[in-house]
Amino acid sequence: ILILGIMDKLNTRINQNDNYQSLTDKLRGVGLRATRQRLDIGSLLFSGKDRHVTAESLHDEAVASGMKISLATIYNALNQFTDAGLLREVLIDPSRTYFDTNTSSHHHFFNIDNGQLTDIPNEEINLPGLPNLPEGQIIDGVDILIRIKPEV
Amino acid sequence: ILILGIMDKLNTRINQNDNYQSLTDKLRGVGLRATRQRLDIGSLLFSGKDRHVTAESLHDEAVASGMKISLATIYNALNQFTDAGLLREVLIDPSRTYFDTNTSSHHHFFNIDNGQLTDIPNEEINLPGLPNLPEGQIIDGVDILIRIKPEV
DNA sequence: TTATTTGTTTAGAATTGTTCTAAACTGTTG
DNA sequence: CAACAGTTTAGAACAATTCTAAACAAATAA
Repeated sequence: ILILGIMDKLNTRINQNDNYQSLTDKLRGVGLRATRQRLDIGSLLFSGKDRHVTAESLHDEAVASGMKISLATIYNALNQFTDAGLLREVLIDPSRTYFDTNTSSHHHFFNIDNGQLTDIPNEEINLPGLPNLPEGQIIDGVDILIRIKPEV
Repeated sequence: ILILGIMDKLNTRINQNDNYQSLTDKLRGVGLRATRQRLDIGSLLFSGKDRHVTAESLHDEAVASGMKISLATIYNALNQFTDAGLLREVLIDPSRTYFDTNTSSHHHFFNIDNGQLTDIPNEEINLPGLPNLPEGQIIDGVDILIRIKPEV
């Protein structure tokens, strides 16, 4: 059992180093140190599929996966990742901040019934004829949120 | 001077009753009692032009106009007015809740430089070809926010 | 009108999401 | 491996909002 435990640890270590190499590059690429906590958080966020998280939800998930990370660190990381362009903030609900791993131009469905947020691929929506902008102003970004609910 | 003061008060009283009659109807119409506080708040919100306020900004304004109203009452009133369909909540910034006196279908410019929020008349924007909705879901509403900033 | 009921306001406490502080710790660089 | 600079953390602090329960005021009944 002791040996199994050690092998397990070793194995995890190796796998993590493995998985974390590209994450390390990603973090260094935006000028952030590749700390264990950031790598752990990154492994949850950037593992393929796009995700929408809040600080709280991500912290719960991290704790559930046995990672040792404080909530403050989650907040720090989410904000730093966002500043670095690795995440995007999404406006859904004035009481919580949502982060989206999909940083490309796209929009959202928000299910007001169960709080679920899903992406709308950019091709599926288009808004021709943008309105006249106020004098001397330019567009910084456009956010479209379509609130949906179950039919009857 | 005493007489002027009294006339002034009387005048104000008369004007207020005057102005407040339609507000009284409006409140009763949605099942709310026409209390002094609600009438005062209503007079700030529904006096012609469309407005965007936060609880804090409205409270400051009320206090500045010499109205005696607690912040809790402002919160209560804004929420009740919103539930009653007299106001709309606008998503701008996860840290504050904005209310809009324009409850008709329309969208917003948000100046990220100075925080100013302006309406986009509904005719000026259109989004043809709405995306396919998830199975069994229908649209509850659409929010479009165009973030703008000063040109260079 | 006055009395009664029911809804409203309020100060202050409580709650929630988020940021700050400063001490301990850890990547990175020389 | 030493030294520095950046990072993490617990817990305090903060800001926006809601709650509590006691005082109060509008509506209604008598």
